Amino acid sequence: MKKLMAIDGNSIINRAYYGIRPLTTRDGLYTHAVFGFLTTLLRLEGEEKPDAVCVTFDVHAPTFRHTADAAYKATRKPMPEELRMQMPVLKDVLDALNIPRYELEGWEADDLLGTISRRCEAEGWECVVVTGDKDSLQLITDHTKVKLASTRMGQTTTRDMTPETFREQYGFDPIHMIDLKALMGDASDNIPGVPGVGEKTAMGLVQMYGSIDSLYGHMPEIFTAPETPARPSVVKKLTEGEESARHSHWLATIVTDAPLDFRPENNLCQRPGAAAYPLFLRLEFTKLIEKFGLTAEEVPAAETAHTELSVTVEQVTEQKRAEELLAVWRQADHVALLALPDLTGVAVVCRTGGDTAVTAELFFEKFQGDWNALLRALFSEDIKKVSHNVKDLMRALLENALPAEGFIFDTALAAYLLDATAGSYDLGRLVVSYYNTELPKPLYLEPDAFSLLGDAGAAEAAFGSYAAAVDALYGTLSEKLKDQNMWELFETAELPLCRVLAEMELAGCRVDAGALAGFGELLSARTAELEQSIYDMAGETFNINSPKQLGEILFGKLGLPHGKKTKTGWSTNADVLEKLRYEAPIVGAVLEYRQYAKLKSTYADGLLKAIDPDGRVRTSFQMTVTATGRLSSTEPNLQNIPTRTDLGSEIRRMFVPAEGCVLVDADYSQIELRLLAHISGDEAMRSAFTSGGDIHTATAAQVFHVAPEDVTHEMRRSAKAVNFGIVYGISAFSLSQDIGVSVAEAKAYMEAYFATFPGVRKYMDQVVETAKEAGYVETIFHRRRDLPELKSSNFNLRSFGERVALNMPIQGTAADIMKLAMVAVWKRLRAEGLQARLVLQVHDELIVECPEAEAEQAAKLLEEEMEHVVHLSVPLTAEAHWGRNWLEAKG
DNA sequence: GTTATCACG
DNA sequence: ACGTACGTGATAACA
Repeated sequence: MKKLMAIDGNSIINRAYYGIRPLTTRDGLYTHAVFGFLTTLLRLEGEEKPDAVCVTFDVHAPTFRHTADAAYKATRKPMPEELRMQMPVLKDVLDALNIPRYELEGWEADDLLGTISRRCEAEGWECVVVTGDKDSLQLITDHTKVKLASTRMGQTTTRDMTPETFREQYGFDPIHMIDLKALMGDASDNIPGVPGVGEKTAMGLVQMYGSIDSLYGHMPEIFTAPETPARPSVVKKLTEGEESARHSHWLATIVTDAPLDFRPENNLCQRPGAAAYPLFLRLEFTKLIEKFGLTAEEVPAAETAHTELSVTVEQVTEQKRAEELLAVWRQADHVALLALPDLTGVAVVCRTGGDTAVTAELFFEKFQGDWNALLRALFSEDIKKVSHNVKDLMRALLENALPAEGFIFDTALAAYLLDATAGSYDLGRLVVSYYNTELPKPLYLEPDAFSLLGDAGAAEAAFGSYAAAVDALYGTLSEKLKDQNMWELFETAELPLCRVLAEMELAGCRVDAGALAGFGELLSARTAELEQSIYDMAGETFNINSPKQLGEILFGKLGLPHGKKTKTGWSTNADVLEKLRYEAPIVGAVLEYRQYAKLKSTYADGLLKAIDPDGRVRTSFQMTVTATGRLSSTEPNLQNIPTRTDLGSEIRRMFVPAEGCVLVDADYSQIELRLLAHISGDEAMRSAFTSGGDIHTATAAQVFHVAPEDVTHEMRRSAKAVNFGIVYGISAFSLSQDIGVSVAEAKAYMEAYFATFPGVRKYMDQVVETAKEAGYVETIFHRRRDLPELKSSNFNLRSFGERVALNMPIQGTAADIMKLAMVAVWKRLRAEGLQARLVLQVHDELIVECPEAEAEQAAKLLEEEMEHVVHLSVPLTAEAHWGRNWLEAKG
């Protein structure tokens, strides 16, 4: 039996719209609803494997089927603008994919689906109706099933409703959905039902009598039926409401014979049309291109090439020719360059007047000359180079004792500044999103070969084209950076930071492997003991690391009160367990076990695995990851080494300097709060900083109207929590959770806070308002974060956008300042001829390794540069200490 | 590959 | 009435 899948277009795109966070293309077209629809479509096709697919749409016209009800559907909210603009896009996409769509003026999607399903049945087809609308359940028959979509946690899931599953859930046949609605009514569809009869009563009646015909036929017996849901009052309502019930029945019945030109065999699945590929490119649905099996061959050439990215490639093998080229490159304004990660190949594009680009490819294996000398010349100051992921290239160069000078642009960094939330900046993606075209597909795949391109699967054949793309992007992106006021940030912070970070990564940080291994042993011994005692208390063995199994033991077997939360079960996180600590001794043991297990697996074992043969650990600092402008650290992450507990801090004792050296650690004091004071301009908060002293105590004194010396621990703790909360975009609920008071009390704290610092509240209101107008927020150095969420009609998403709007300028400005400080420190360490070198950055903290004799000078230098890199209306303070390990150096 | 948890600022 | 703080990355379990 052949199968047709009919999708309720309006219903499914609606779910996609509300379920997915907003996405726009580079030119500002919202696309997330269409994207979500297509993802769902793919999944459904995979599940059902239908022979034919079609989609229906509502067309709301002035005249409706139910003209008698003037207000029909009037209660429904209008479609949000960001969704409305996606409807024509979806229709274009469906047309391009050769998926038929049906709409008929004045007919609801339900009616079309009803008509389609009955036609299918009439022609011996099976039909699958996909919708989120429960009304359609009345269509279920032996040959028609409904896949009912629901959105949970941002995921659209569907449940198959067949006659059997329906009966199981409702206790009557699908067709009686109509009768149910006839009795209970439906406000959103303006179906009156029987006044006074609600869901409960209606369900009972339908389960007992089926249709309303049968119900009214049995009216006399209703009093006497033993288990009747009809109390006397209900019988009265039913009698009086009979006319309304019959009218409602008519209203609730989905039409199955709409005048629709439809035959199932006209909807057979077909290959996507030629228009699909360019359309998907324009919508930036790169991932979906593959999943829908679209290929470039289907694109008429004229539609893609907006920018000439094809180049003439010259393979350079002779020393003499290389020298000629080097001379040309020195004269050029700039060259665009890519290098293989191991520096055994480079591609260099140079435009010498006009549009003619000459791309040279040079490979170590084929080069008849001094390869090292070539690289030294190429990477010296006098050839101005544009590349992609400059920091990684610099690290490779420095590793090989080569120069790493003359870099004037980084296309990855620029693309990141222009859209910090894009997620990925590999060249292929940038070319798609900026030029609506694709780079040549690699001819063979070699893992890691092109990691410098941010794209693991590229190939020699594509090398030249990738370099040409870098050249083209340089023009496009540098213009945009200037337009958006970010050129200075790029030139003074991001680009010079590449060199600083490359050196830091290369330097790494010495770790005492012996001591770390010893600490690991201690941790294993302790976890083993705890494991045994947990098994004893549980009365069985299980995997303590499995939240699922742990939950079963604690909340199932031992019957502890399950706190709350979850997605897949009961939460067993530290917050929940902490509250249960005194309910059963096993809880404390589990908490302790977790602490040890974490230290062991992530830090002791994890760090040991990452130690290089020379005893040092080398992280990678990521410059294009965070939405706020911070760095991140990976493999290993050295920005989350424990510090909050005594036991965890022990890990820091294992970070040690080279022989004869010390570690100097300098951190900004309260940089984010100082920035809040500066940015908001709140006088009271500014004076709290200018007068010195502890800021949380000062805040508490002001908020609670007491002298600073009368501030209690409790008052300071609350003030601190509010201070932090403000920076994150607080709510009274979360604050109450955090400091363990009632929501009302938390609210009172916040009110007192805002009364004390009226400028802060003003800032909070104003930044959100400005962001809504502009569609983005920015730091004082103009680093930008786009915020499409602010325009969302989804409450949660919009609220999230508002919190981000509050937080990003503060966190982001702190990040900008630290980046500028790092560049300044690096320059001054060089200028003063010190051996001291930067080794780590942890957001508001810098760590330098230097000979003991330089410690004092380095500490002073760090403090000075960090404090004076920028001048604000509040002082910035940094404090440096040094010691024989990281823990000691924290001071 | 996703989820839960927990480490950091 | 909503659901509940911003920004990260690593690990182990489980599908």
